[in-house]
Amino acid sequence: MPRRSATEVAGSRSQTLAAAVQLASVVGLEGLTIGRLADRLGMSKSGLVGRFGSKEQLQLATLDQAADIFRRSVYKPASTAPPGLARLNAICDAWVAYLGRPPFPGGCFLTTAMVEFDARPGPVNAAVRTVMRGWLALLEREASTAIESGELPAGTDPKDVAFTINALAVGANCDFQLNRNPSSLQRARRAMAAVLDR
Amino acid sequence: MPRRSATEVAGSRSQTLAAAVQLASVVGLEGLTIGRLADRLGMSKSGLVGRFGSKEQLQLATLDQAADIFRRSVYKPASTAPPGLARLNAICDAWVAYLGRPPFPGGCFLTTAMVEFDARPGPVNAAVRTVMRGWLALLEREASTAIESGELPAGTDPKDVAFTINALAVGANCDFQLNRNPSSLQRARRAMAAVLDR
DNA sequence: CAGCAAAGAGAACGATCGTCCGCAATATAT
DNA sequence: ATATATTGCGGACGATCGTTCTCTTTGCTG
Repeated sequence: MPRRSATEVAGSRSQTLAAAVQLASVVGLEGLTIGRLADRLGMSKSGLVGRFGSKEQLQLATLDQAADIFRRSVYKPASTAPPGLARLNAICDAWVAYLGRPPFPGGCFLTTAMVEFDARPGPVNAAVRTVMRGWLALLEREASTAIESGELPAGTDPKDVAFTINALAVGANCDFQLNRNPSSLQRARRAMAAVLDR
Repeated sequence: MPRRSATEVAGSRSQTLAAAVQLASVVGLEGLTIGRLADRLGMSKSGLVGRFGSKEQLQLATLDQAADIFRRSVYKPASTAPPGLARLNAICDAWVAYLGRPPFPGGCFLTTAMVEFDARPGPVNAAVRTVMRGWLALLEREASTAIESGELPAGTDPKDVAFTINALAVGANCDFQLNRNPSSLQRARRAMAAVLDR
């Protein structure tokens, strides 16, 4: 069998995770099966499991990869905007755009993973919680900046802002995935604007 | 003809579905397995599948049962309030209470099923869509009533109201299931109130 | 009372699950 | 150049998946 160079090996692992994210966004992290993923990659089950050790570690690596893609898609394009309200608005723009043209066929991966594992204790649950906590904390920090600078009214709870914007995004993802109607995204963006335009 | 009396048969089937809903709320409709459910009920796999015909029909029956429970928990206690804003507020109250003390261990079943099947075409997807469409239409109708009677400002889009309230509930369910922190519910209720107090 | 319809148990099926072992081939290090 | 470590394949394992078959039990019906 042809052996591959080091860069190709690295690329191979990244290709593996890319396929894993695609698959899991549709069938869930539990439906992400060693056999199915191996088939899709044209490799053997044992070769695939050798890369990650176990299904659970494959799930964790896939979740990490999806979280990276999410941050790249939603936070990175907004990070050039000045902190506070402008950046929050840029995040909302990028977020809604991401929901409308998701990098994965099954919609927002984090939403799927969060709902799938929110009631099942274990390492995957802990990882999902960490990712979500970090993202909400980021939103909360931007909201705090906006409040301190007077862009949002004093007395506003930054946690409320983070929670509401996140809920609107999750709801928009569900609605859009279910009905494929872009109006869900517009509604979400409008509701986000209402939260930020006080 | 039924082996047992009519009420006992109904009770047995209802007990089966009750266990199915409990189980599926945690592990999902796909994780709802014939073998696991049969074990939990102390009966054989063949006996269980004989009641429904196939796993898919078991999933559909379970979804229907969960939708009934949801309507009983959220809409029924609010249905005595006068139509319009008062009823919308009563629905929000009951909804948040339902999320905080869900009849199933895994949180809102409909949210789980919706996210699980939103990207997988098939009868279950269609059933989930029907349930959600009906529920959103109900919310929308109440919002329309509130607008017509002047309880909500003219020009308000009733679909926006329905979407936003639903998104807040879905977001609250995720957040609460993930962190078991009741503040998520209070935030959701406050954000709902903000939508309804314009 | 005799006969029938239905329910459920038990067992088996092919398929797939996650995991592990042994072996061959390759890359790296000495 | 030789030794070592890593990679991946083929194959097998026990378990469980959904489904289907036969057979027994049991209540209803005529």
